[in-house]
Amino acid sequence: MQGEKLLSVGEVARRSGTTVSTLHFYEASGLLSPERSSGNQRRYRRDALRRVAFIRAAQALGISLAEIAEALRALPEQRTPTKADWSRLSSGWRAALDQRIAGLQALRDRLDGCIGCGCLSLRACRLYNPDDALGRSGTGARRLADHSR
Amino acid sequence: MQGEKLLSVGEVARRSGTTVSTLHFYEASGLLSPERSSGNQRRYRRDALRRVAFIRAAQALGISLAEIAEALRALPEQRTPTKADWSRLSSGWRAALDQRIAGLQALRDRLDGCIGCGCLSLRACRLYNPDDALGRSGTGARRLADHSR
DNA sequence: GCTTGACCTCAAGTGGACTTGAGGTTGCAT
DNA sequence: ATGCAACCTCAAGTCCACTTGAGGTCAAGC
Repeated sequence: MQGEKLLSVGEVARRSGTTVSTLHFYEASGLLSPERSSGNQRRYRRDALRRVAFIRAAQALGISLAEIAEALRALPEQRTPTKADWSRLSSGWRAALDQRIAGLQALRDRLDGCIGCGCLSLRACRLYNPDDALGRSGTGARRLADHSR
Repeated sequence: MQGEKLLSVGEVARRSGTTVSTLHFYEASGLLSPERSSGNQRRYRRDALRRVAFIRAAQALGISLAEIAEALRALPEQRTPTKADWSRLSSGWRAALDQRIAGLQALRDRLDGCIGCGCLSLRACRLYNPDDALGRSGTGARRLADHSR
């Protein structure tokens, strides 16, 4: 066995929709650790593609690379992860995702309550005065809605 | 009229849950432009609090400060915005928010499809191979779920 | 064997959103 | 009048997620 064809960094970049420099960066950040060829070139196993996709997906959930790296450290680095490994991980993130969606929905509700209420000129506004901590959460989420490249 | 008591930067910071330096920064970014006292200190009208809340809310939607600034430029700077002004603005963002929620829900569905499927070891995974561009969107959304702080 | 494109490392740069610090001024209470 | 907290400006620093660049190596086709 072991007849798995390994992928070059360029191939992984192309197929995962990232760039070579991003893959270098991920490696430096401890998210990937490809083998090396005799000539010191990176050689990725196929499941690196999944790992990258997972990283991207997690980022889209608002999870930082540091957290992703931490989570991935729980996975066997050189072994194809088991179903259980994966489930544990992704169900944790599923919960985070649920929470995030709920937060946005609450925000939307508040926004709805404000649209047309002349809110900005009123004194008691739910957006203005949300009681709960809407504010600050890291550096803020950025343009998640932007699905262009 | 005009008997509106103006707020100092410290007051605005305290009441809006930001910091003085953030307010300075917002001002430098064209998001706020308070008047000045005779002694050159910032004096905010009450609705600056709403503006700040709006900025925070918009950030939570994943809108960058630059975009927020642009949107706010459509509002009269020195006048309390009208109901119509506000509605126009917030309903645009409402749409963005809907889109974002939908995106996250789709992601969640994909994630659900993957949990327990042993995905990471399979070849055809919807997360791994989402077809649509899940990837890259700005610098990525960060820890939106984190409502602590 | 030579060219060419893909690869390597390491250092520095970028952009967004702030924060920190130095050095000086204002305003309110006593 | 004076003390002191809160204010001012401007420059630089920080963190994250990358990107860019310089200078050099590797591998596959001709």
